[in-house]
Amino acid sequence: MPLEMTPSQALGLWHAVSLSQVRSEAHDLTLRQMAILLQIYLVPPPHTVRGLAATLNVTKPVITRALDTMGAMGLVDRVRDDKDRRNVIIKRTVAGALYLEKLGDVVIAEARQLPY
Amino acid sequence: MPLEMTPSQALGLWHAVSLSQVRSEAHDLTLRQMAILLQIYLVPPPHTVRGLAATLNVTKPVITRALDTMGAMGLVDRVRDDKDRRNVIIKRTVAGALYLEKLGDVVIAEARQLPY
DNA sequence: CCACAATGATACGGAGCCGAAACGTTCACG
DNA sequence: CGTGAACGTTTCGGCTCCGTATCATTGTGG
Repeated sequence: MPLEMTPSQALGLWHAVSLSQVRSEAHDLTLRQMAILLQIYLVPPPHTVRGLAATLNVTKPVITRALDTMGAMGLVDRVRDDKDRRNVIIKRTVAGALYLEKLGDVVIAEARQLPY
Repeated sequence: MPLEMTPSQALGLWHAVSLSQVRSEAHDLTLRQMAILLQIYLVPPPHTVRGLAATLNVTKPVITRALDTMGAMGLVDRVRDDKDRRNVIIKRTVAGALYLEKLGDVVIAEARQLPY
């Protein structure tokens, strides 16, 4: 069965999680970076710069730069495609999976504490 | 009864909403700005710069600048407190309420479309 | 072969946000 | 009064991100 929420619950959840992120995180990701990261980890591979740019409706440099930043954080990895060496395949990392796992935990915890 | 979610649902929801925000919104708010806006609209007034800074665990200039930006968008308003003219009371606006109402709709819609 | 398309990365100027520090105004109180 | 504290704002230099345009590399088709 689908997940049903009231408007109060929806905004309350967004509020609680955003607040938690702002309070705790020193280096928080941009909304775009977060969307890219979630896309990489929740949608079946392969992921390419071009594909992500099309999916998110942004330009390619946005993806390249986001991958630079998140790559430096160890959240994602890049590998050249040997079948077509123009492509770059974006790979998941343990650190990235752990990062999103923690995010999921926060969402679940805040949802549970929501007033009815 | 509290809102119960699986890890897959939690991340899937965050993914869907983030994606929706990135795709649609030309001028998207920072995570901090979003947290401030939600705090203003979901927590009973009055709201002050100092109070918001303490709640979000950020410095005062962060709040001032966020209010500048969101004020220019019409999402919030500022009024001097006549009881203590050092204070600035942050006021809600119709545009701000509408903005968050739409956000809530997106969250609810995406939650309903989530795979089980 | 060779011109052309496709892919991702880079250069560049511009804009926004950041933290730390200093500032102007307003209040409290001796 | 007048000294100091409280509050919000502004200033400053620095960093990151942005969009456009351009680039190097690699594949494709005549």
